[in-house]
Amino acid sequence: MARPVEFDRTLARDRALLLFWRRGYQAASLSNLLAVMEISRSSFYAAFGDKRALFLECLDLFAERTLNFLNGTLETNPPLDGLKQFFEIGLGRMGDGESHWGCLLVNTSLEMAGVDDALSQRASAHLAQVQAAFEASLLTTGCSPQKAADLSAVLMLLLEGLRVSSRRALPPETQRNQIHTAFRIVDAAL
Amino acid sequence: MARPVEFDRTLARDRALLLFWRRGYQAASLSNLLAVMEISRSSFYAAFGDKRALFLECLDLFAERTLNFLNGTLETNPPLDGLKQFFEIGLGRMGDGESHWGCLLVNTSLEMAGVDDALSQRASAHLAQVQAAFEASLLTTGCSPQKAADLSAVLMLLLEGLRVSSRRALPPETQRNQIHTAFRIVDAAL
DNA sequence: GCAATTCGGGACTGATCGGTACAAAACTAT
DNA sequence: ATAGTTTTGTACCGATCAGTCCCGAATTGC
Repeated sequence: MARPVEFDRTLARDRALLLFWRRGYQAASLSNLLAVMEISRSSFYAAFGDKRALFLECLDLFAERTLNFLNGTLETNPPLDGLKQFFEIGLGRMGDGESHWGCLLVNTSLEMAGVDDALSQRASAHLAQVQAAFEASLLTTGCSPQKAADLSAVLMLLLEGLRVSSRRALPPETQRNQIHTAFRIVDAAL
Repeated sequence: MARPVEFDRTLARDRALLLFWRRGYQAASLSNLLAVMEISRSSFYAAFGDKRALFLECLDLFAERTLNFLNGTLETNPPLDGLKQFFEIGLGRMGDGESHWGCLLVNTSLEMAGVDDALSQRASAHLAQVQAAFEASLLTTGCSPQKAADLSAVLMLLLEGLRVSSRRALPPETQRNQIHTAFRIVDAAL
């Protein structure tokens, strides 16, 4: 017995996620958010609490999607092929959005360190989960636990480096070469 | 025939650099800057132009010092030892400042991408110079130009990853292990 | 049609942002 | 001492920040 909401909460949240991903937390002003989400101020606060709460929601969602994608490729491919596919997301055609925004987890972990440590550490914790997935996958190759731990740590370094490269908008060809070389030497170390 | 300046420009600038390094460009407000620099608003604008100009100055200075340090270690050590030393800066004792602020070039390249692309690209260009120094150093080991180019690109990935790890405040021991493992497999690839 | 209820647009809040203006203070050259 | 010059402290500026409030509009159950 009341007026129904006029916007799609999920759609609005996804649009906010893209803006946060592209501009970062601080530079995504409330006006910017309302514009891309196409909702009014009141609806925003009613549906999402406040800017920080929405960001947390987006951050967790991004992490969840990232882990889902990673686990998907790891399930349907040999471990190293799956990892390589995961590394290759986001280096698509230049200027098509998303492809040069890096990784929201890496971006946030850096941007909010020393500014809002809770946010930074949450992003960092999500990254640790990704690394744990790397490690679990390496273990299935039959290598020693020690080697799996060491290599997954290095893979995380490489991933972070790649996501930095992506946000620096290095040419996709350059990034592809980086991945190729990196996996060649990681392969040799396995 | 005039009143002399009462502050040390170099000292004030260095203090600003530390704040930018720790908090990033956007989160370092003018009030914050004036406080740590211990100068007044008027002196600030008279001596540095504006916030952005000061930041640019700090960014370039940071890059210069980074390259100087890198070239120093490369001159007085075998190439791979010199590189390893360079990778190890900033993972000192936890909580002693600087050691978990990552790298201003990496931080800026990410933070300002899509917000102030000129700043982001300038930081990125400085990083490219660092990579060029890597490549030049590798060439002195007598490896092929192709291999030097490929490996220096991967070394840059690893460096960026390490500086992310540093800002994520991963334990120094973890970072030390990452460096050790990374150089072991890079060594094998050379 | 009407009452109940919820939604949404926009005015408003106080705080803070980066930057400017100006006058008093401080120093030097004479 | 005084005139002349520059620095410095501070009041002020408009813009924007995140967040609140309220009322008209819209939609429902009856």
